Amino acid sequence: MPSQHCYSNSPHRRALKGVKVIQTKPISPKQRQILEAALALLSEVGGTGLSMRKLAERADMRLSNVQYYFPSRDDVLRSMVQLYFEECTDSIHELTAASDATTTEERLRYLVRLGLSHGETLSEMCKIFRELWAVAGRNEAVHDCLMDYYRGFADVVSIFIVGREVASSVHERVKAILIPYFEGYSIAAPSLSLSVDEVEDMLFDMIMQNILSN
Amino acid sequence: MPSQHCYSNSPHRRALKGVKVIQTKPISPKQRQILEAALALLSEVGGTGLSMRKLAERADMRLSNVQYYFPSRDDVLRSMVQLYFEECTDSIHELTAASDATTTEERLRYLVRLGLSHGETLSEMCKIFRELWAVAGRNEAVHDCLMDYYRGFADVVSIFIVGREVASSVHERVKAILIPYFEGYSIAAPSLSLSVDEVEDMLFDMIMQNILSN
DNA sequence: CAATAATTAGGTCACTTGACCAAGGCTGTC
DNA sequence: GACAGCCTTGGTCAAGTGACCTAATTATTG
Repeated sequence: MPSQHCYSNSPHRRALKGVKVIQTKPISPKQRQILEAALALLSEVGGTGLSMRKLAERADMRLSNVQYYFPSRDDVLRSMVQLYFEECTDSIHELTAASDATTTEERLRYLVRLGLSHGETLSEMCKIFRELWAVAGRNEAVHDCLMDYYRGFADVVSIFIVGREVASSVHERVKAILIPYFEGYSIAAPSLSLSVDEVEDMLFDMIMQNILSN
Repeated sequence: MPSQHCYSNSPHRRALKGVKVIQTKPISPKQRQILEAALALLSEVGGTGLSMRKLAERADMRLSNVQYYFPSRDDVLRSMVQLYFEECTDSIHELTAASDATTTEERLRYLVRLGLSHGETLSEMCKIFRELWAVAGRNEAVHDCLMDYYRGFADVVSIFIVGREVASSVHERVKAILIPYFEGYSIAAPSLSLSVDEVEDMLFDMIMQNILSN
């Protein structure tokens, strides 16, 4: 089990239900140990810098043992990406389920606050996403995974905020403003003068008045 | 001189006027050749994967020759980042100077269109920015450079759209919505259902009605 | 309990890498 | 012509790397 505290501030949760999941059997505890070490290393040394030897050391295992479970470095990387998006997906589901917001306003407010929460400090998760964006720019399989993840995340977000009975155009607009904004905010936030509370209010108002006003 | 076509679709232009520029002498043609090769390689192999030997090959020079101009790999990386942000800065200045938009609406429309233009295909520039985001998550000096770049970029954007005589709170809000959005859109755009034109209209309306309405 | 499967560990190989060194060629100055 | 400075080149070293192999140990199965 990944340390849940890594995800407690994370809005990026999304069901990879529609993704062609190559790995159909559950991963063993050792495999999980390795993949968690890989994720920790990814944010420190990047994708290319992630070596099997570094990984073995981080996972407190011998190189050969790591290679037993993942015969190639590519196997590690692929499984790591899959696991990560699966877990982000689970977390977004948990976060939306945990909310006691009832009205659309409350739900929007909750999600906006959540989505902006990683703008203040560069969390581990932000670092990992940055690495994955970079890798996705070089690797089409990872790019596809990332896009699937965003689609699922966007679905969860829009359904949570406006419910299922609203016109799909509203869903698309909510998605199209919030998803890019959350991602971009995590990058540019430290350079902005507005506080996160001010940004939250602004974004909330803009969406309420331009997208959710009937 | 860098190939200007790389930057012609790029909104990320900003003056690094306030950045402590370590390098005060002009770079030689050979140094520029090397740094351009480095940028090309960065988007292919990432920061960590960028080796001096790969660089020498890409720059059509011998390894030792590269090392003559840049004694360490760290020197290459640092100069490359500086050069890149300087040139992005120059380009945003050129793009805003080239616009014949006169009213605030026209100027906002122009900038929004420009800022969303890299959402459709993953341009070289987007790849480079992704790599730099990732490096910035691991390297504080690069992070600081990136933040300075965004501050400058944001200044150019807000001054271009609303002019200098408007209250600074308007400037801050325009910056706080557009800069993160542009960055995030370049990441998430392929996963969205709304076309870039629809997104442009939506963003334009939201800003006109919530930030620029007097 | 014996046989088999799974796991763990150490070793090896060819290759890659950053950093460093020395030598040669070219140009300009005295 | 001698010398110094700049540039280019090839070579070397130690460390690191992915992939692969073999043997020993442990766990599982019938």
